[in-house]
Amino acid sequence: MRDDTREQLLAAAKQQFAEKGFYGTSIAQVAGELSLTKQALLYHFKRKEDLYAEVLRRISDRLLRYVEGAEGRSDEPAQQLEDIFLGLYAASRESPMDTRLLVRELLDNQSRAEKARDWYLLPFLAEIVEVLRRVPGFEEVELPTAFCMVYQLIGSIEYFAISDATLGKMYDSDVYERIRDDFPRELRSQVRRLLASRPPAI
Amino acid sequence: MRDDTREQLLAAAKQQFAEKGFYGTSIAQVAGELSLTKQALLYHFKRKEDLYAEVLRRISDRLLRYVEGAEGRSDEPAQQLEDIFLGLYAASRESPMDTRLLVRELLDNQSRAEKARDWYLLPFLAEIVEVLRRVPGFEEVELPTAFCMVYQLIGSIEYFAISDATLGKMYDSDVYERIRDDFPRELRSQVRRLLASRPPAI
DNA sequence: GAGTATACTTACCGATCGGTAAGAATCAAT
DNA sequence: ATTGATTCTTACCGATCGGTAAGTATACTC
Repeated sequence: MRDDTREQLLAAAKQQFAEKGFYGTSIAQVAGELSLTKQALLYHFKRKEDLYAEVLRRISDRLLRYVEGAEGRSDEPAQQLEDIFLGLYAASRESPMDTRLLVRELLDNQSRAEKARDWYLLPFLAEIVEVLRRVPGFEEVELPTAFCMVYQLIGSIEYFAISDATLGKMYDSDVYERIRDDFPRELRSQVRRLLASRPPAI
Repeated sequence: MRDDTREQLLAAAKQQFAEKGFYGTSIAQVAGELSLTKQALLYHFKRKEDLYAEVLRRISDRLLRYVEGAEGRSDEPAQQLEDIFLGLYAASRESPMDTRLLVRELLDNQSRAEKARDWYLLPFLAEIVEVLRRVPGFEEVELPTAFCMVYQLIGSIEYFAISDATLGKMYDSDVYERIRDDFPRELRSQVRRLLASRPPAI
């Protein structure tokens, strides 16, 4: 059962890292979740950093594969974009811990290590920007501008995702349910307004 | 010079909390920045939590005062909204540490303390939502929907703000400068597209 | 059935954490 | 000159941190 324990450790670590961050997470606690000692964990992952890196790598892999999959679902770049963003929202709701972790990494990576790890979202982002620039009317949009358009949408999604718990506590549950229902609809509107802002020259 | 040391401690603490989070920050290190021992810090702030709370309180105060100020600069709600969001972006560029800290709090507050502190952004958010609902054509928009509209814009701004350091490392400085220049322009476009989506019934 | 990885455990390390207690330096008011 | 805050210091506490070293139980191989 070599991989079994490893997988469980990774799952527990993801939860902890997402909830309390790299510094706030102790490997002893992670191992404790499986009723193991921290040395058992250190057997599978030599250092805390290694564990963290592996957790992160898996998430970013999954994200990239996801976007590539969304691209295949339609031929129209405009439709692809809508799929990507809506799907991204769905994914963030499905596994909110992933989003929390990625945002934490965005905040931490500069201070925790100077090793300037290549950023998990870079290929992911570049891919989406390219899709946008295939939309009729957007072919000539310059790269920094296209980047901003995409990044604003990503920001909307990720920020809402990490706000979930807090918003849930702040508003009555019925109000918050309405908010959660409205969000994807408003997100779709935002995407469509953007795409409609440059009418394709036919 | 009672307040002097206190202020300096708060400034140093803000920096550290923003960079490394609550857990990653040690009070000894904060005090060390002023060449003091941690007990000097503990004299001014009985507990680490108190220091953190005070830092947070000041930032959220400043934010709320800022929005109220932006409202006064115009009579047109549509113009007020644009001022608020563009100003929010400017503020996040001016003191990026504040934004980082607030996002960290968004991620941490549920796990670090169950005491469900009243959320710093709530009055701030409510204020902006009300401004939106004063815009001609938006008076009848239901609250959850208006909330989503506002929150998407806030998310765009804050997420970009915390990405600053990472993006700066990922892209060549000239590319990134163009991105930074384009962002507020695209942000304004986003606001205007939103406001134009419900033409006022005249 | 002896040898050998595998997957753990106990024992221990130095460093650092937040926090308490008690004392010392500074300064103002009496 | 004495008292009494104010503002720090040194000394110390128990707990926990990530990590090393060495031993052990299990299970598979030859």
